[in-house]
Amino acid sequence: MPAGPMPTGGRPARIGFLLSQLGAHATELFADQTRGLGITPSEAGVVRIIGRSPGISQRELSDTLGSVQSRVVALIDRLEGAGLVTRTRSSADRRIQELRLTESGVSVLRSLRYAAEAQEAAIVDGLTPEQAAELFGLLSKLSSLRGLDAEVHVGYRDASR
Amino acid sequence: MPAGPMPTGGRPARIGFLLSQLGAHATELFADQTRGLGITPSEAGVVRIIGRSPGISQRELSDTLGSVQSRVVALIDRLEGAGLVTRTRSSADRRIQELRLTESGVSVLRSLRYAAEAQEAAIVDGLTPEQAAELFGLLSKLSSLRGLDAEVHVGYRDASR
DNA sequence: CTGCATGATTCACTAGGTGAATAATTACAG
DNA sequence: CTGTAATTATTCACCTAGTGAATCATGCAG
Repeated sequence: MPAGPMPTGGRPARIGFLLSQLGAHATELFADQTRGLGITPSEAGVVRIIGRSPGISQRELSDTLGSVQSRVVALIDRLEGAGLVTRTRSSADRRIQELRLTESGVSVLRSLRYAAEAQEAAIVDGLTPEQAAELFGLLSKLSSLRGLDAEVHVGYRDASR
Repeated sequence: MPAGPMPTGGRPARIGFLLSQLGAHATELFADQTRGLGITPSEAGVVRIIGRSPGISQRELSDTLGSVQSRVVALIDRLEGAGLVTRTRSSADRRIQELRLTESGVSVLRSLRYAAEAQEAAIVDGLTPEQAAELFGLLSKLSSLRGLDAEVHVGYRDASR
């Protein structure tokens, strides 16, 4: 790992800068989409996870999100109140709340796919298909290099302690 | 602007996803760097702006940041308390507080350049110089397409209302 | 001088998130 | 079987960052 005073080969140090800016922009675009569905991006992530793993416990969900259990309680309180998610005590282990999407939840999940496509279209608008493919390849490589292949769309976890 | 059910040419809709993730990652890396200097990324942005425009007023700063004046008061309170910034009433217009970096502030600003380079090195680590240059070109293009060429490193503004 | 505009500040409030303590339940050693 | 430890969900106090309204001092046009 290079560590000298100019490790970026003479190029100004701006990829990180651009990634921060464009990442925030992409997050905002996605938030615009989810706002129309009455949920936040974090809640959208929760809906997707529950849709993929019906019956998941809050504990498992907090692990998947990289969040803490108390945060999950608040998220599920909100989604349950909005009628998108149900809590059911597991009959096998009564400590566990099994999480499932309601019919409305499934409907929102479907809408989220269109939201993601609208976001994608807005983001690559102005790039040629070849440029978009090239960008996708480079970002994928960076993502796998950093071990960020997770499914979660929420903020990058930990690191602030 | 395409709006059909599959506007991304058969590629899964993930550039937005990757940008969000990698952007959050880049932001965290930069936060790691500034944390060592005892400031937040927002405060680092303020230090850079004041360093570039000594004597700037809080009002001008809030415009540059895209923030509100009351937020700037809190930021400057913090930086003044940390001994990095001074407030001086303008003799020409006594409503105005002229902001300047102290000696420590200048020193922190210098350190921020190294922090940005360390962040950059960490981010492109694993890419060839050619790949990094290609990525830089594509991100720059996206950034200019979206009109994001601003100097500010803080979060993408507005859009949440 | 009067009245309005502007810069800074304070204040109450919100959103999102963290960590400790607690209650209910289950697992398990002896 | 019994008591002790671990696990799940929940509540609570707290924190940080940020917003918008109200206030105060100052400048400026007429």
